[in-house]
Amino acid sequence: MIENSYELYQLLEKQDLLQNKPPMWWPSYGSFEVIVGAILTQNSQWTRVEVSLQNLRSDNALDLQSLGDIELERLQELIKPSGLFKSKANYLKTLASSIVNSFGTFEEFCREVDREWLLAQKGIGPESADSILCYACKKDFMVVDTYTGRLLNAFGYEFESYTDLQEWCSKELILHFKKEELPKVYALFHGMIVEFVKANSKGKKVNIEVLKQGSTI
DNA sequence: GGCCAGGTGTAAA
DNA sequence: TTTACACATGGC
Repeated sequence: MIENSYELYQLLEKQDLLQNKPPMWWPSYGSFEVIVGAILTQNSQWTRVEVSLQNLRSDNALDLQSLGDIELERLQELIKPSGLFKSKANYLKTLASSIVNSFGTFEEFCREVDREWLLAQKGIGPESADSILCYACKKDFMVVDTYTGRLLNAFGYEFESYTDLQEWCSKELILHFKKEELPKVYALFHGMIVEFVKANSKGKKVNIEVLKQGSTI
């Protein structure tokens, strides 16, 4: 059906899935807000995250320094709309302080941080780490998620782990794009996958008929 | 009313 | 080292 991730990328491109989205799909690409969004969106809907982000913005708490200094109870209140708010408040506050302590500024964080450092932080697993590296730091890390797994399941693929799925997604793209193009390519690829699955699913079942029609096979 | 959402940490088996 | 469960709000 599809042989590799490059084919999938090309099929998705034809669907024009990102027409009304921000340039790199994730809102506020390249900013500190992406880090906050990456935590808040865990097992939660993005529409709910937007409410929390707006609350934080109204309270002038949506920046590295403020988030490190904010009172925990107030932070919990502000992010309540996204659910799991007690855990996420802890994660966010601790993470903000750690970034200040280890890197000083968000800009320095983006230059110096690596995946291992992120994974060592509470509340950051592989997907959040890659989201931050990809969409906040603009680095060449491919983000995969449950949507990605579901889409490929619909094509008959099964993956053992996050890492396996991620490798399948990035492997072929590396061969077709220049190194300096990859941050953008990964960012758009993940975004297109999410938007496609959202638009073509009933429950957990993904309908890939539209993509098959676009295929030359 | 039950299932699901742009996951992760922790504690049993 | 796997598996099961908690976290929690709100949309559909």
